[in-house]
Amino acid sequence: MPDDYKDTLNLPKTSFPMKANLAKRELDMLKFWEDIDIYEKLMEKRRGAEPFILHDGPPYANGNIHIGTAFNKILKDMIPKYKWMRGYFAPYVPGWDTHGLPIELRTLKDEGLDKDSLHPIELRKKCMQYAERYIDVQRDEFKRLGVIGDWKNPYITFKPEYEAIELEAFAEMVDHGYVYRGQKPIYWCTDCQTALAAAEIEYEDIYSPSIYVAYSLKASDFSFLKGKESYAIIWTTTPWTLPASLAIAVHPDFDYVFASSGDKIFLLAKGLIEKVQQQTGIHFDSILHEIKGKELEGRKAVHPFYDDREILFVLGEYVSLDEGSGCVHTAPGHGVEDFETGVRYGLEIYNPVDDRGYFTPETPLVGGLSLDDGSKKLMGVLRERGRLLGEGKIMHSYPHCWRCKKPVIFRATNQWFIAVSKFRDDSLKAISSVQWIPSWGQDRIANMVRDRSDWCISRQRIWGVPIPAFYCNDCGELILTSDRIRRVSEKVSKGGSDCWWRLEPAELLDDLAFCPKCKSKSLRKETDIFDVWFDSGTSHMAVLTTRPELKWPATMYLEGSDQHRGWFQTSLLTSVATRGRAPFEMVLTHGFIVDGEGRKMSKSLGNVVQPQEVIGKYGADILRLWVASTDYRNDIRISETILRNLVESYRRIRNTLRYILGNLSDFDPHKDSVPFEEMEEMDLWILSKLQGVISKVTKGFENFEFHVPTFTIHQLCVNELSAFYLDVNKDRLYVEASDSKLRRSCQTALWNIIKELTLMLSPILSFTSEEVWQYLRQIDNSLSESVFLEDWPVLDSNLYHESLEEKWDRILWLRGAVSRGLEIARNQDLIGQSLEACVNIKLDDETRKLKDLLSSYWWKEVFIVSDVQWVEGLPEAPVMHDDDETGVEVAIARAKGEKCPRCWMYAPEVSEIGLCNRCNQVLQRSR
RNA sequence: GGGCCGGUAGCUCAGUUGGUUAGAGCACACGCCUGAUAAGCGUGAGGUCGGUGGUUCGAAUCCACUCCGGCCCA
Repeated sequence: MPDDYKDTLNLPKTSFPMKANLAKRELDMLKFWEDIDIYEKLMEKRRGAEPFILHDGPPYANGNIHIGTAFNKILKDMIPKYKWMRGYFAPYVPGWDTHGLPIELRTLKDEGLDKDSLHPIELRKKCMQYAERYIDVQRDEFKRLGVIGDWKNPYITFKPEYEAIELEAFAEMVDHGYVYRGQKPIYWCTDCQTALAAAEIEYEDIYSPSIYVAYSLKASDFSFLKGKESYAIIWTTTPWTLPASLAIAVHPDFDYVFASSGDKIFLLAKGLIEKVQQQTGIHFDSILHEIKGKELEGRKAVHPFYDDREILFVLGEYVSLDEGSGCVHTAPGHGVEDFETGVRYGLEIYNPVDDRGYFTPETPLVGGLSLDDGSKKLMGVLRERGRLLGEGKIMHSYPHCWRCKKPVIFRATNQWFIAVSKFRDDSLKAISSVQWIPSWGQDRIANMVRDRSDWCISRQRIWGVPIPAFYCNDCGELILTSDRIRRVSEKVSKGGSDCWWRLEPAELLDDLAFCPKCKSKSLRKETDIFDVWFDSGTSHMAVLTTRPELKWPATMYLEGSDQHRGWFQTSLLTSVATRGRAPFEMVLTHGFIVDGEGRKMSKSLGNVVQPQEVIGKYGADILRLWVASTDYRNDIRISETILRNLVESYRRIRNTLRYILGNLSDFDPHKDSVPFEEMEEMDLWILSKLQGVISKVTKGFENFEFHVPTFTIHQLCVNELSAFYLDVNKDRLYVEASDSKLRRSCQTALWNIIKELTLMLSPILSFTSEEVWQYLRQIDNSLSESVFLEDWPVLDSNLYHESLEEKWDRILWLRGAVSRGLEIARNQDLIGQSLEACVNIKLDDETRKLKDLLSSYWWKEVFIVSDVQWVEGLPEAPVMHDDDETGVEVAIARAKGEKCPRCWMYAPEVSEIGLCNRCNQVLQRSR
């Protein structure tokens, strides 16, 4: 029975499973890392080494993690893992952002309460519990991704020590004179009754009224209008702002006309005559006078329903001819541009709207009414007075509250600000000294910082860090001094910021509890809290400067590109304001996760991919492979197709490793290794190839281009290993005597390959690498306990042979021609497996140079055939192949002789039991 | 509307200072093997490089415009 010889072969043997079953097996690996306390071991191993500090941007502790969070965390995780192995001290302290509106609102909703019916301390307690719950949820989810970090001791923004440093940072800004309280129109959500940051605004298309209103002109200002009814036409989509209307803005360079319509005269931009006629139905019969916008400056009109209010003509570059009449009604208390214009012309920053979205009682005509009811009423009045010239609806993009999704209003209120304008230049300078990856990040954030206004840091809520200011009850003085802030900070550092709500000013300030102006001891506390962006924006101080293992500034920040306006910027601003430089040396940004078609994920599109589902179905290593397979500078796509492709790539890598493991089952690297100088040339060739891979992969990691390592290793597995080296060497590995030098040479190469590939894969395929590593440790027990505790492979220049690679390139070039010939033979049913073939190669100019590159034994091995003949003229053979690609001519015939039942090669001579000479010898020796 | 970015085979990526018929791998098709077997090998088919117009002897690569998509802002 020929099958008997199977037992005499060295077939691969391993218990390493082909089927990954990652969803389950990964849990064992997690337990292993937990048991050996891998993070602590890494810290010990690299203590004192050069630090590489990746400072974690805190995710918001609300809800489960989504695919974007997972992507970000995995991307981050690959960096310290790589850096540890490279010999750096690379601690990773994860953090959470916990204060703020979303959690406060969610808590109130869950309790079915509103903020005024619950004691602040009670509400804050519930908010903290809520945040703690989600910190636990997210921590488990992050750990499940295979992320290694200080999970036992993360930083959390509600921790007393964090809040205290945040207040210290604030005190420093006060010392610099960067903090002020001012009136400013800000986004205001009447539903949530709070100021909103720009980051808390979402734009949505809605229908708004579109009305044209006539403001009567003062004839005294326009002599030629004497005795005629004359009006400026303004256009607005927010009728409720009319009670606060104080001015009309016109563009200085536009042409304006006084156009008559019957016995009335109207002022409007020349370029909008047609549009206004269409939309109001007014027909202008003639143009009486033309005037440049700038000539209107300083003239006056009269408010359409407050007859005693004069309306000033002002100039504004922002006036456009896209919509309306070219005359823009201006309410400085209700818009950014209006506000700026108002300040420039010394107008009152007038705001008659209260927190709830009602006109204040003293507002004439609409006092006490809601904005909606007020609008209706004043529209009625305008109509009665004949001042409503046109009325319609317009669909446009309008700001909405990110939380309650309702339209917001612009409203001037008292707020706290950081005067970014005072250190804008320093900030821009700081930006230019940071390395931005990709480099366009620098332009992006610089543009934003250049154009941004002062930072509104106050919020009218409960769940957050209090703004530690006081007011004097006697003289009304606003008290904000750094010594008092520091006094509060001390109290906060002990029991957290609850003390602000628990203690009286006298208890908070001790001997400083007096008004610096009038010495009164009757003070009251500010009720505003900090914007959450101020919390996270000071993390570089609260975390990097307080933890002994970390350092300030951070080596790197790594977040999505939206953080150019968010965390990157708030961190930069607080850092420049207090320390005059950026808190990071390097900033890496990635794009956003989109679906297979490049569209953003949304519930309504139904294209949301959940990381938990991917992990459950494929495993975290597949998710990690996804992260490492994309060029994250662009948008990152994910879809079922993409995941399935990744699973295939993963399988290929896993199987390659498994196969190598199987062939090392009898290999002891300490005893069986063949010295490099004695190794077979083919084995030196693959080791040379490996050096190239080490070089490329390392460069990829150095440049944070993680798709390079994945791609490079996959290519090696497929092209060099699976399709060639491993396939070709089956003969050597299986057939030769187990301790023969031919075989040991190959095993020596394989041992090096698998070790280094596993190491290089570990920052990416962490679970699988650790799994393989534990098998490698069974082969060599001197290896480190965990793959992450090993050093990164270094390129061995003694093993890199350019000339050898060039030589083998030529061998492989010829192999291609032979393969195509064999394929024809196969299709003609001449052969099945290639060992059934004898290959004749015609000697021509090219092939003549190749013939002596290898011995006839190695040519047979390389082609995996039983016979290779180099001939001047090709013999008649069943398959004559003139290869297009190479120009090489080959003839394929069936191999002569008998098939050796052991090695399956055809040999002209076989022993009496049918074995070829080689197998005969191998077997005899082993007896 | 403004700032920044991207668009190369079904998918993920390469394409050096513009220079021969635009490359890989995966997926796909066909075949082989059954001593990597829910594996492995071979061969093959797939792209007017988002579109249009320009600069140039020559453009995926440079310029302009345009379409689509993303982030941030209004």
